[in-house]
Amino acid sequence: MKSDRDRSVRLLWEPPAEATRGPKAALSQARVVEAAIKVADAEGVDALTMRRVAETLGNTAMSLYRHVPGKSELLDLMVDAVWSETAHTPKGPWREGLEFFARQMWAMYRAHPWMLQLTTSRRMPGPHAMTRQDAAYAVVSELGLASEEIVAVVTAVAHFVDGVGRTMADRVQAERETGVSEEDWWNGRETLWEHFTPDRLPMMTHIWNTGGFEQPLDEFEFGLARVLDGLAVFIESPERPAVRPSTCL
Amino acid sequence: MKSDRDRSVRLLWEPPAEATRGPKAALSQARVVEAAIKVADAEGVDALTMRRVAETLGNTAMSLYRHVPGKSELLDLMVDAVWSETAHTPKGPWREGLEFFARQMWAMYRAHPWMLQLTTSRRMPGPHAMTRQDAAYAVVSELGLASEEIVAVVTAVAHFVDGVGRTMADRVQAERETGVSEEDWWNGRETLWEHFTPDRLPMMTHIWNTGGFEQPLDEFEFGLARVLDGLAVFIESPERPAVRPSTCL
DNA sequence: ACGCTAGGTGTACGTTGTACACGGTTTTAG
DNA sequence: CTAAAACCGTGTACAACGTACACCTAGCGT
Repeated sequence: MKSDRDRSVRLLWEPPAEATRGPKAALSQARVVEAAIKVADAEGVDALTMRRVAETLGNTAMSLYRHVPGKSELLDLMVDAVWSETAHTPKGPWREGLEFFARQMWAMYRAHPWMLQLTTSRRMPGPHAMTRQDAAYAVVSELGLASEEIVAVVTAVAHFVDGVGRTMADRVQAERETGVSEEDWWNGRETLWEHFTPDRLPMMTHIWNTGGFEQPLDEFEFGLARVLDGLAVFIESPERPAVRPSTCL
Repeated sequence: MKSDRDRSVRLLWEPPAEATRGPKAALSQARVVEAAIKVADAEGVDALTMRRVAETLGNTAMSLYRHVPGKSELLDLMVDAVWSETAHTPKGPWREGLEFFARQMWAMYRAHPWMLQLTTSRRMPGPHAMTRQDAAYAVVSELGLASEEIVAVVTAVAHFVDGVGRTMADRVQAERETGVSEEDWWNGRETLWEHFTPDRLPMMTHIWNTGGFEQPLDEFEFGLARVLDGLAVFIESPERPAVRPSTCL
């Protein structure tokens, strides 16, 4: 599971040279990545083992290593391959542009919930992910914001979508693993509900009794509207409130 | 790794009975949980193996199973133990109350970054987590919001903090695993920067050149202020905008 | 025709959670 | 006071994981 990161950079940013000698390859890097994505979509990231990917291709685990240096690099390639599926964020008024950026990200997380578990801080960014990020900055580039403010605005939206996405991804994964829907599962936790008494948890029982948990508002839609409203307050205010630079990295 | 969830409920919500017979126990559930939290704090959740926890206690892996049914339940107990460390959210004006809620959550994530990897959708909630949640709802309970709106407001804040927290936790984990600071690591990726040319990534190179990446704004402070501003727009508007109920849960 | 190169296989190792059988220790029942 | 019952901790063992290594085979360049 160690990884030579410079090798990952080459893998992602430079087109792979193709062999001239040797037997015709049944596999290829693209086919391995494609198969891995299919496995992750269908069975989750926990089921994404080298043996399982090889099996879907009709080969053995070790055959993959001819096309991909290791699992870590395979994950890098999967992430960038998924980013390449999404179109770039169009220019336009900032609010529509950011909303498109958020919805696109959300759609991607819904299609590939495992992405949230793979996009960790030091995963090597590939060209498609970076192009998309660049387009997002461009959307808010003409508002007269300082450079750090441009970054902060886009980051704020991304963090919100990440947060909602993570919750959604956990639910999807749990439903697949257990075969029980979220609602059914919680309904079956009777031994838990016994402890939900009004004296211990007054608000929760009140919300429960008034149906607040039965028809929840759409978490993504509600939150996105609020975040964009908040950014509008910031962007459109004549003198922008100061935010101190990061002290905690 | 299977788990009988009713057993988890009992474990979390009912005080453990103590043995009357047998040799005096060197270990106890509380000691095991405490040791596990220490390991996770110091070495991350990946290093949290039964063998490692037992080692810090001077015992063997299997000894833990006398006090905890399995690893999954140990994680349940760790999560609720950490929630028990944080005070309850005080009542007060909604904005101050929610800000406190967010800051408290943020402080907890900074102290125990592994919590973000453990608080998945079906982890059994313990009494401390629920009490805290209840207090958060109470903060926005007197604004005349509908039940679903109360839930949505608190959830929106939580999602944002989750998103920032996840990024932060990934960074902390990577720094510990590699022993290299975030900044040093990215500075060392010269083979990556070679691909950052103005024709491919115009905005990113521009932001880079104008120093936008060097002194980033505090992601948590900036985003929290925007989210609360956005919620203020919602809460204080005379006729609140409609949000359609969730279709995707 | 020969050899180099690349594709794919089989075996093996260390690490994980934990099932199972065992031996030692303390309290309680007869 | 003795024997049984209950409990604590250990040692061994297994399946699944990523992947190092040695190996065989197919096809192009000379």
